[in-house]
Amino acid sequence: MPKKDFFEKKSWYIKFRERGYKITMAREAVLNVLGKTSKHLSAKDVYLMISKEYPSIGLTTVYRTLDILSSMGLISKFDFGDGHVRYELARDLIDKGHHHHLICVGCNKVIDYRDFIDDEVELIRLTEKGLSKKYNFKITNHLLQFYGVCDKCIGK
Amino acid sequence: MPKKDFFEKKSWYIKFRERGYKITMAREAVLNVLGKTSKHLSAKDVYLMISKEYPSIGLTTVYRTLDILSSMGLISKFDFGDGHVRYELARDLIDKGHHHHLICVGCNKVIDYRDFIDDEVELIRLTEKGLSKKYNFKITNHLLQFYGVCDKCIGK
DNA sequence: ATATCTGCAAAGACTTTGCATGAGA
DNA sequence: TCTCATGCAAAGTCTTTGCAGATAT
Repeated sequence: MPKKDFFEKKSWYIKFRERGYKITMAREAVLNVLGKTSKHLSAKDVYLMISKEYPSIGLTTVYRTLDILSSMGLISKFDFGDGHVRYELARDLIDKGHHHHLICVGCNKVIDYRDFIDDEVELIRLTEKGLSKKYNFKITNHLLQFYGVCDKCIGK
Repeated sequence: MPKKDFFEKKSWYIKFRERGYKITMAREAVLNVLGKTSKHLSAKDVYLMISKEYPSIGLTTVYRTLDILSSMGLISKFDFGDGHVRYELARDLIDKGHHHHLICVGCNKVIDYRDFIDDEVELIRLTEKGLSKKYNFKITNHLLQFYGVCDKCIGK
């Protein structure tokens, strides 16, 4: 399902109701913020963005909402090891963003590389399919990271 | 360089001295602990294991030591998104453990899968080589994770 | 009506920092 | 000696929990 339709048809209303969750302004706001960007946002990022139009929201609610959305598979959870859990709207494989990073353990610099990923994408699609079947998972996203020391940090 | 030799020849003494770091009992203990296991250990894990033989060590020192070792590329840093940064002795690609996980965002269960990785290993080796050259990184490790919702969590 | 949701404050967990003492080179 | 390392305590972050009032259905 394309991302656009997801919001236009409010299909998440149904998924919420199926589970007995209520439709609230806070929850809609969190989904809207994540729907408007392609970046990986931390809970605080989301909170700050929502605060502009909805100043009364609490950080607690953002955390709780992200938790719910994540366990429903509507959003994906990432961790780059910088101490912030990050979130992103889940996408179907067809238009999914790929998360392929090169990370320096010296300075925590993250390079979001786009080279070499053509073969990776194909392989990941196959692996995803296999894992999904074997372990009975509904896979929503993936993350491939290489860790190392960058040129600036090699000379300490 | 095989893992065994790394310790037998104390080659890290040299690397430490090159950078002006001192050789201390705490640092040796951290490397020994990581060298004895193939698990991903958190700072606290390392601290507890060292405490048995060296009760006076402080958690602070463990954190600082892990930081140094990581920025030198002697150990690798991982994050599974459970709130603990984990560490492991860095290994050369040839005998390196692969870190391929399937993670449930509902209950944080981590499945360390071994299926499907033959092709992945080959591809990763190539990508690592390419990235290393293009971005001038000394790559020490990698992480491939699939995120989703497991069968138990799908029913909420 | 009533079960869920929210925001605040407080607690919890992991990690970092300041500083005086102690140890390696 | 003299610099770097250590341990303790305190502070800093991010995240979770308890609870009374507010909201959605």
